[in-house]
Amino acid sequence: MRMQKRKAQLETIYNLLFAAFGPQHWWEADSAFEMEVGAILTQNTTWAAVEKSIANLKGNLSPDSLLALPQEKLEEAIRPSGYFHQKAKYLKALAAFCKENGTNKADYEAYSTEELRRLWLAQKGVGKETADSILLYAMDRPVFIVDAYTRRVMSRMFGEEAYLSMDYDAVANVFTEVLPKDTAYYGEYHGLLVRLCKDICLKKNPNCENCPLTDLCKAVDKTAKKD
DNA sequence: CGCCAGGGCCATA
DNA sequence: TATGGCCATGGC
Repeated sequence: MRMQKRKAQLETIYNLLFAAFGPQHWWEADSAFEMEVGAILTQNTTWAAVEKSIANLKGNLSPDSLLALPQEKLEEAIRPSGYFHQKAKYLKALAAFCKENGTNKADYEAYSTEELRRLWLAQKGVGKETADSILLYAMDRPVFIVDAYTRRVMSRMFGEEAYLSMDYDAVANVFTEVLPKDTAYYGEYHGLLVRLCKDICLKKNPNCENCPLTDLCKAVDKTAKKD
């Protein structure tokens, strides 16, 4: 069956990446709120820049502290991660939202994953990737994060440029339809895909020649031919 | 100097 | 629903 084949392919990719890179300890933060703040700050920005902003915010990483912080001070703190006017507003909104509804996963146990995703998506500055990052890493929900790296690797692995422009949820479904809904597995998978791109597949061109991913792609192809 | 990074909002058609 | 302009700093 086609689903079985895809499942085998995706598991092969995971296994090879894990064997090559090991656990990625992706997104370790001191608190859920810090993680949520980071999810906003990292939009279209490098993580190194986000770390500077987070460091500047240390001591104010709670909803109350952030709300009490003057807008100018907040903007100055997050300046390194770009779009600081927008993101400062988003962070204020985030702080207000968390003050009202809670910060930790325990505060949201009454919601189904679908309900919780809609709730976060309704917040200003929270799109699908940001929402899923929060759901997966802060709320412990089994959603699959689709970012530029995910699309790039999928395009490279399966030779379909469609992954670069495909609807977000459609890409996520490629994974979640066949893989067990396992939060830790999804989190590790995402971390491995990013690691792969950062370490090796730095070129945006999904058809790059002499790509070190060639061996990995062959292994996936071999798995595909088994049935 | 130009490109781009762990996106999302909003206006427009 | 699908593009396009816009946001902004920092690393290379």
